Amino acid sequence: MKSQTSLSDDLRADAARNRARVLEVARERLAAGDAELPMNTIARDAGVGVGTVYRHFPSREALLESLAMGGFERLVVEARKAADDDNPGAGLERLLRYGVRSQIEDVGLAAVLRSSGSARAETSRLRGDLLEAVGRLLERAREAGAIRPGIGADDIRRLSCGIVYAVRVGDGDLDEIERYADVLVDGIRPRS
Amino acid sequence: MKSQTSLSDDLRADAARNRARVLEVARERLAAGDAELPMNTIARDAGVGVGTVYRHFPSREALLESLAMGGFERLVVEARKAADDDNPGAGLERLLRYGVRSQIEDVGLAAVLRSSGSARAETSRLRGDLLEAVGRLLERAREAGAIRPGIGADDIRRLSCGIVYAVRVGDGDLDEIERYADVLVDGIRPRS
Amino acid sequence: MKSQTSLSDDLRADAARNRARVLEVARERLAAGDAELPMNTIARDAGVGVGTVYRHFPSREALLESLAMGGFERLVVEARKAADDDNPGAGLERLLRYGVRSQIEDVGLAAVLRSSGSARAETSRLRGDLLEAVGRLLERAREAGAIRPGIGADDIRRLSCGIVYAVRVGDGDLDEIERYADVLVDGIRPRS
Amino acid sequence: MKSQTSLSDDLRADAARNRARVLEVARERLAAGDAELPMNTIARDAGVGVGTVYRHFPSREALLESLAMGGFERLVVEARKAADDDNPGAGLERLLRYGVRSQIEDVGLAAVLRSSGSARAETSRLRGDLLEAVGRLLERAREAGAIRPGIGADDIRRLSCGIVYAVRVGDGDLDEIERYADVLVDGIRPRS
DNA sequence: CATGAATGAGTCTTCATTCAT
DNA sequence: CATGAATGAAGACTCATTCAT
Repeated sequence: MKSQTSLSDDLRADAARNRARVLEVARERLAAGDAELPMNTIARDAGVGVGTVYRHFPSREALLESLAMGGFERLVVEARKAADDDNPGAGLERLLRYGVRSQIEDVGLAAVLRSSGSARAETSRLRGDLLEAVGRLLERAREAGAIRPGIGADDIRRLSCGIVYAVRVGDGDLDEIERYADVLVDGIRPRS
Repeated sequence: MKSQTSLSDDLRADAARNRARVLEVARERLAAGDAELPMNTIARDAGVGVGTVYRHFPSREALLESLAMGGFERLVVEARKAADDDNPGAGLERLLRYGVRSQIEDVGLAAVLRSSGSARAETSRLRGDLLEAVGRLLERAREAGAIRPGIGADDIRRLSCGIVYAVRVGDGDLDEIERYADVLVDGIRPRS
Repeated sequence: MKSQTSLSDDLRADAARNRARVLEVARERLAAGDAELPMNTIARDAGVGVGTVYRHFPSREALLESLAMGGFERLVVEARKAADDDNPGAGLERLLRYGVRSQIEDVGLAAVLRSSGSARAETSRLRGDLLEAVGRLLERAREAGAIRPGIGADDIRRLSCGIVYAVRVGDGDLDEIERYADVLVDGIRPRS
Repeated sequence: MKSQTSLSDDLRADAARNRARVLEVARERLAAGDAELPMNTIARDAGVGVGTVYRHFPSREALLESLAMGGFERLVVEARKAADDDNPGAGLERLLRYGVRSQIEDVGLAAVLRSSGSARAETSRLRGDLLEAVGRLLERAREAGAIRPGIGADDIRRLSCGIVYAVRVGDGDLDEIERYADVLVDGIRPRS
C-alpha cells in the first residue's frame, strides 16, 4: 500500500504532471487577481484538454479547494500550535493575524474559508480539524480571560473573513492588513 | 418646473410606474439572494421591455445605486446626527450599529457602500457627504478619546462592510449582527 | 400662394427651426464620418423628440436625401452647364471631376447618388433632371468624338460612384481624388 | 503530423464537416446578397451551435476571410503569372479583368480586398503576396510604356474595387463588367 | 485516460419604430 | 404638432459541461 499524503500520488506520471500544470496555471490566474477561473481557459493555458481538467477537478469549487489545500493545512497547523500555546491569548492573536495575512496572500484559501460547503472530502476534514483546534484554543482563552464569552470557533472564522474583506474592499489599500487585524484582535477581548 | 427631489419626479405617470416596477422587481431578486440582476430577466419580471429598463437605468450599477438611494440618504442623515451628537463616542457607536444593520437589511446599499465608483452623480455626492460627516464625527471622537488615532472615515466604511460580510458569510446566522457589531465597536476603541 | 422652393417653407416657425436643427445635426454626424445616423441620437442631439424627426423625415433615406438636396441641385446645375458648353468634351471632363469631388466632400450626396430608389419625390425629379442633362451632354460628346460609343448617362453615374469608392476604400488617402478622376476621364475616351 | 495546407486539414472528421457547413451557409447568404453574416443565424442555418461557429471563426471578419481564401489564392496566382508574362501590358490587362470578374462572382473576396486589415495571418500574407506581384508587374509595365507613371500596386487594388463597385451599384446590370473593366484598362494607360 | 469539438442557455446591448400623452 | 417612453426583435459573445473520438 502506498502512503496516502494530502496530495494525490498513485497517479500515472503524465496524469500527475497534468494535474500539477492545471493547479499551477490556476494559481497564477488567482494571483493575478482573476478570480473567475474559466475552465476552458485554464485548460488551454495548461496545455491540456478541458476534459482533463474536469477529470481531476469535477467542479470549479473542487479546483479552488485543491488550490487552497496547502494553505489550509498550514493554517490548521498554526491553529493547533496556538491551541497548545502556554499563553492562549497570545496564541489567539497570533492565529488571527496569521489567518488574515494568509487569506490576503492566497485568494483561494479565502474563498474556501468563507464558504460552508466542501466539494472535496479533504476540505471537509480540514474544516473540522480547524474548528476543533480553534474551539480548544477559545476554551483556554476564555478561561484565561483573554476573550469575551459567547464567541465560538465559527465566529472566529466569519470575523476573520470579514476583516479580510475589509482589507480588499473598494480600491482599498492592502497595507491596512495589520491595522484592521488590530481591530479584530482588540474587538474580541472581554469588554472592560 | 416641478421640484427636483432625489427620487424621480417629473416623469410621465406610466413611466414612473414602470420605473417603480423595475425597482421593485430588482429589490425582490436582491432580497431573495440573487445578486446578479440580469437586465433581461428584470425586464420580463417587471413586465416591460428591456429597452425600458435601460432607459431608466443605463447599467446594472445605476440600477443598484438607484435601489440604494433611499437607504443611503438615511445613512447620511444618521451620520450627520452622530457628528452633531454631544457625545461623539455614543454617536459613533450608534452610527456603526445603524450602518451594519441597514446593510444587512438592504443588500443594494451594502453593494453600493462597498464599491468605490459611482454610476450616478447622486451616489457620488452621497458618498462625499457620508465621508465628510463621518470625518467630522471621527475628529470629535478622537478628541474625546473615544477612538484610537489613525482610523479615518474610509476605514470606518471598509470595516463596516467587513462586519456585514462576516454576518453574511457561509450559511451564517443573521442573528449575529449585534454581536459582530460589538467587535467593531470595541475594536476601534483606543488600546488600553 | 407662397413660392415653392426646394426647401419647405409654409411651416410654422418652430417646426421649421426643428427641421433645420435636425438637418444640421445630421450633417455634422455625416461630416464626422459617422454614416449611421441613428434617429434617436440625432433627435437627442438636435434637442427634439424622435417623433419630430420622423414627422419631418419618414425614414433615414428621406433624411439623407434632404441632406443631399443642395449638393444634388448644384450637381444638376453643373450638368446643365456642361451640356450647354461649346466644347462638350471639356464640359464632360469638368462635370466628372466636379461629381467626384462633391461626393467626396458630401457623404450624403454620395449615398443618394449610388442608390437607385428615392424616398422623396424631389429626389426622384432631380435624378431625372440629372440623367436628362448628362444624356444630352453625352450625345454631343459622342458627336464630337470625345467619348467612346455605348456609354450612357447611368454608366457615368455608376462609374463616378465607383471612382469615389476607390478614393475612400481601405485606409486610402483622400488625396488621390484627382489621380483617380484622371483614370475615369481617360478611361471613357474613344479607344485609339 | 499531417501536411498543413491553406485549408483546414488535421481536423476531426465531424469538426471539418461542421466547418464546411458553416462556410457553405455563409457563402450562400453572401451570394444571396446578404452581406451581414449574423453569427447566430449562420449557426442555426448550418445546424450547429453558435459556439461552434465562434470556435472555427473568431469573428465575422475571420469568417469572411476564410470564405475568400480560395479566390484570393487564385488571384495571387494570376498576379504572378501576369508579372512573369512576356508582355507586361497584356498581363496587366488580363489581371485587371480577372480581378474584377472574380470579385463580382465572389462577394467575400470583394469584401476582403477592399478592407485593409486582416483577421487571419493567412490573409495578411496573401495581401502582401498580391501587392508584391502587382508591384513587380507594374514596374515592368511602366518600362514597357504600358501604364502611366505614378500608379502603384495599391492604386490598382483600390481602382479595381471601385470598378467592381460601379458594376454593383444601384440596381445596376452585372453585364457591364467587361465594359467597365475597359474603362479601367484604358484609364491607366499613359496619357497621349 | 486525454482530448477538444460541440452545445446552447444566458447576458448584454442597440435601435427603428410606434403611440399615448 | 411635439414629445419621448416603450417596445422587442436582433445580434454579439461567453462559458460550463458533455461526450464522441
